[in-house]
Amino acid sequence: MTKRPLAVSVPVPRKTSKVRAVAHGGYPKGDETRERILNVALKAFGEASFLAVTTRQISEAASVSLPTLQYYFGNKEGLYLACAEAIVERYRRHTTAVAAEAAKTLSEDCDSATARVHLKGVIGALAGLLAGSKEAEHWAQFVARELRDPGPAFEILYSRLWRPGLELTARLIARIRGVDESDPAARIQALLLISSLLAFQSGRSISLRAMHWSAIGREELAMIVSGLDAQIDAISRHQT
Amino acid sequence: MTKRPLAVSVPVPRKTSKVRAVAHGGYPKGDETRERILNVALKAFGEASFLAVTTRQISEAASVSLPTLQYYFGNKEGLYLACAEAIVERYRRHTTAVAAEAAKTLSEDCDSATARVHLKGVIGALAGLLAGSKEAEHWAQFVARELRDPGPAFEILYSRLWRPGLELTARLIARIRGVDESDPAARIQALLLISSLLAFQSGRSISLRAMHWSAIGREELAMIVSGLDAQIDAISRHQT
DNA sequence: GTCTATAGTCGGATAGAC
DNA sequence: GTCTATCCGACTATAGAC
Repeated sequence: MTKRPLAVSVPVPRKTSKVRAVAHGGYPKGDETRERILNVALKAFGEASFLAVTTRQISEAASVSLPTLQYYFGNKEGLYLACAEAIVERYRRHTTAVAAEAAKTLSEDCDSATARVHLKGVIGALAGLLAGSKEAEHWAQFVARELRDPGPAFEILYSRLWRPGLELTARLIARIRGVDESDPAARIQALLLISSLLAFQSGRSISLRAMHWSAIGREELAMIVSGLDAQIDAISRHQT
Repeated sequence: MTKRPLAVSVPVPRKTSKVRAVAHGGYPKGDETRERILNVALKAFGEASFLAVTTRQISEAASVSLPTLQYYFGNKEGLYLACAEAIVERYRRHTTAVAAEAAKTLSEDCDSATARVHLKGVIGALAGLLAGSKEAEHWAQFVARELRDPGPAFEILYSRLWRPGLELTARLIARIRGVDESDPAARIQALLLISSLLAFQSGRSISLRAMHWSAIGREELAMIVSGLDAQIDAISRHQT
């Protein structure tokens, strides 16, 4: 904690003082404030774009003044980047288990059927995660928006979230189809598959409207996953 | 032409004068200017969001002054809406043929295989259109952005572009699977399919990067369509 | 129809006290 | 660490001349 030096080179917060004010529990006092601002920002930037969200909104919602925000994050962009980092971190925390298992299976040479099971597992886990919490929805929106209209956080999200995820998916698909990992068709399938999944995440509101759903509950999720599974099953049968 | 009364109720241009200045060819003089502004705006709003694009940029790129822009479109939002209308219109012009044919086939009761052929036709045509011209790319970006983060033009694009397209797709899929048109699973499949297609349109830049492509040419398009066809083939086999 | 000039607003960032 | 007060730039929109 309290490692405020962002991975940016521009306008970093001032105080580099090692000594921090300490509150009751023995943890640095400011960390609670910082955390609060960050969470508010994650929600705000999830719901609207970098431009649409104002620092005033965030500071108000976090019950701090504007300069406080600057104190912790340097400027608006710094805050935005911090959000991206946080999202990467939290995603990882939720997916490492399944991803690691899938990757391990890949390193041993498993057969097509096993790979398919793992792919379904990964996609299912992702769908569940994204459909699960309100926060995860914000993350998904943030990521989708940033990847579509590249902004300050593009590189972080692309290289540490999107590319690894796509890579893993592509490798699994290649294994399923029994082709080399570099096979372009496998990568295309991976893109199409992940893109499908995102229909109900980043494009949630429009999908809900189209389905006449009010929310994505257990039943709805099951139907979506079923559709995705069908796509995965199709992969093994499709030969260029 | 020259029907400037936008489908909006708010800040419509002033001059309601029936008499228009007439230039050499016998057409109203202002229409050329209006068209020029509109095309510049379509490009600009395709590349960046409503907020990110400034009226200054547009007026400058169109070689007119700011008030001219207001003269024709009332305000920034009016211009944005005019863009949305134009996009709907141009899309329609490019897709009516295939869509009408598919719809006609649907009204007669065709069999599953015929419906599948038509679905492939529709998706293929759409993919071709979107991959084809630079302009179509701008349209796709505009639409995708507006549907994801609903703004002033949401209703226009949703009701006149997205919903009809989804509806047609869902009906074709229902026919392929031999289920009722209201079947939710068919609608989900439709959403997943269209979402996949959009991976290479609204998400073009990121897809290109992932595929190590520099552009989507004939060869690349063929691979994408092949992948989409595989998904369509999967639909008929998938039974809930 | 198109322009120049300007009004009015808002948002990000800073100065400096406590 | 957190605040109040303020600056300054950028943007949309209007007034009014030609």
